[in-house]
Amino acid sequence: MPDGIPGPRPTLEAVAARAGVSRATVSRVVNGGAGVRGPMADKVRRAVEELGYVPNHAARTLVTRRTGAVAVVIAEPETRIFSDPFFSRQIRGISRELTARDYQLVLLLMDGPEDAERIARYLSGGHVDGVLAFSLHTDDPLPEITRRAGIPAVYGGRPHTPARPPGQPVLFVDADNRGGAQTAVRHLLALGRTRIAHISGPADQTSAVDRLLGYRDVLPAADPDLLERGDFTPESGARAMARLLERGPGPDAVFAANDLMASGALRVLRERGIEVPGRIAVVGFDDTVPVAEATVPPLTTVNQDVEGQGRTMARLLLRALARGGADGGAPESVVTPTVLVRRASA
Amino acid sequence: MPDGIPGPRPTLEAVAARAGVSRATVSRVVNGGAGVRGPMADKVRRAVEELGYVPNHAARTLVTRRTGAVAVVIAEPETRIFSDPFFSRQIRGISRELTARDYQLVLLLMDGPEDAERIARYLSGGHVDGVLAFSLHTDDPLPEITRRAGIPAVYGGRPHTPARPPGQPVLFVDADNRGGAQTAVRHLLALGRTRIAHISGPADQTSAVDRLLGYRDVLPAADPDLLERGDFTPESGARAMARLLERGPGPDAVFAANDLMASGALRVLRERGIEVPGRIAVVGFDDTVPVAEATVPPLTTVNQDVEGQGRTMARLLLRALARGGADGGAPESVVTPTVLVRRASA
DNA sequence: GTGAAAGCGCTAACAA
DNA sequence: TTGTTAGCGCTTTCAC
Repeated sequence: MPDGIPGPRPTLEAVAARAGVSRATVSRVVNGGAGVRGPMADKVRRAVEELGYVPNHAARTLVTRRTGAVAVVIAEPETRIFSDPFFSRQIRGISRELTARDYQLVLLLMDGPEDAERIARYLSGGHVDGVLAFSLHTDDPLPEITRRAGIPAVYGGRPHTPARPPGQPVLFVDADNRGGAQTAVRHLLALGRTRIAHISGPADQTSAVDRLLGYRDVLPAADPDLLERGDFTPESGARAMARLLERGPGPDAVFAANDLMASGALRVLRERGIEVPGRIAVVGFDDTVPVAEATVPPLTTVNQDVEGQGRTMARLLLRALARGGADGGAPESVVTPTVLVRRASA
Repeated sequence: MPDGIPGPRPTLEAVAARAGVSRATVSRVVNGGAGVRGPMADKVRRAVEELGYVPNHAARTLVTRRTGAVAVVIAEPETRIFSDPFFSRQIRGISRELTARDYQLVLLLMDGPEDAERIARYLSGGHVDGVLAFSLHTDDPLPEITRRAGIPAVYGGRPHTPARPPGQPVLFVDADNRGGAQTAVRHLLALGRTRIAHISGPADQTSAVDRLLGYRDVLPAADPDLLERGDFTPESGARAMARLLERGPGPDAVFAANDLMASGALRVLRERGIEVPGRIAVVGFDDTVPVAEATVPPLTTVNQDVEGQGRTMARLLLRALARGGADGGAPESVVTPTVLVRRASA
């Protein structure tokens, strides 16, 4: 590797000349070497090595019509992505899996609904082979976009499905939100709590809905006064907690639909000198470690394997992409298990 | 837009046929329309619209040798990226800027030094026009990689420069870590504190080094017993705080090099019943909102405009890329201001 | 101002 | 098994 100016990169042609074979043979070797005799393949590989040959991706894509890239679309109206390590971890999982299969990750942040058109244009542009997407809201245009563009997609979190498209089902990977919520509430019950409140998340996110359902599964007859709605931010959690305290016989336990809201609730409890978990026990959801460990007392919460979910999403998508060869059955959506992490707040 | 099967996408050829002009003319119109008469350009634009034509990126890249993509490389040995909203926000800034200029963001997570080779191969492969990178450690191979690949790069955070390459200087965007640290310590001084400790970060990160320098600028004669080193994790902050307390006359204030370590320190202080800020005042760095607001008491800390830094990085890189046209002067590194955010811990 | 033609680097029939 | 050949869809001289 002469360290000087990068210079024009060698082409297949150059490698072929150096190895004394045809371009086609070099191409075969570079792409796995199927059907090329050993010694000849070795000659080619040596030439590749000596010249420092790297295939031109654009040229390859032009003829194969596959880009070797996957788009990760994150749609979020401001708040969450700012403060939530959630995405970082999920993306790490995705990245690991894509890298292992030599796919590239193109990150697309969708700033608002008006941004959807740009995303649609990009996805329709054939720049990527597939799409991984997060945080769908009820009216999210993305499923429709990918369907029209005929590009395979896997969603992080169960999408709303007002009308299931007739073709193939929507693929997703989701935590067992409902089961996790049940676990959380049962834990509180086992602690002897009798007035267990719930601070739920935005009604347009299925994760929030499912957690609420889990709460109701265990406590179908809960006092409606014990239910408050937040928006997944600490502030909303604090406000919800304040409202809960102002009403008649307050709760002796709170299950918040995420850790951020739980942290807000804990702050209010502290400010009012209410002992946790003595008088009121608190459980969160997500196990956002830096938050759950920073609260006072440290937060008992429901853990989900976020990185694993990311990996699973990528795996599902790649399998769907590979199904030109139609090997194996159609990929199916996955629901990943949750587990209660006991700290000190409940 | 006939909603049916996506079908083969229209090409320049198809648009040309429809508009009754040559491919060359369509190409000109699509690329800005310079040198094409109005009416003819309109005809072309109509045909583009009607056919839903989107240029094939691979074909374009093949001939122009520009990809319209920028790689964002994040190298982190595990811990930080998991728990730090820092990256999310910086990436958001980058994404905003790139999107505005129609560049794509390719995310590359570098898992370890052994991963460097893969990254090097990718960057040398001409898949991207430029590189944005973070979190360089002393022995980071990336600057060398980009230099050899002859690909423009901008770093987030001042890189170590053991030997400045002779060619163009290394471009970076960094917060004023030293100045911010000075501000933090002076604030503590103004509060009447006399034994101000510092919990510093890893010696191989320039941000940690600079913050330590800022501390020393203001307190050149500080008791060496007041200095502890952590690794930017909450646990290390807790351990450092414990050690500080065990030694002779403890501190009456602590400046931690980041919020995570500050939160660890606060936890220890709480456990030992030491009043904050009454007996010991605490200041962090970064203004990682979910952490700084979740601690008890809420953390006074030094804020840096992370998203702005991201935007600036992208802007710098794009300017460097545009300098084929050599318009304007060479881009220069940028140091962004910091500001103290007072909460309750100091 | 517009069109014709060459070619970017690669893969995939098809022949040999 | 290997080589020859024909494009993939686009930009860009170069004539007109």
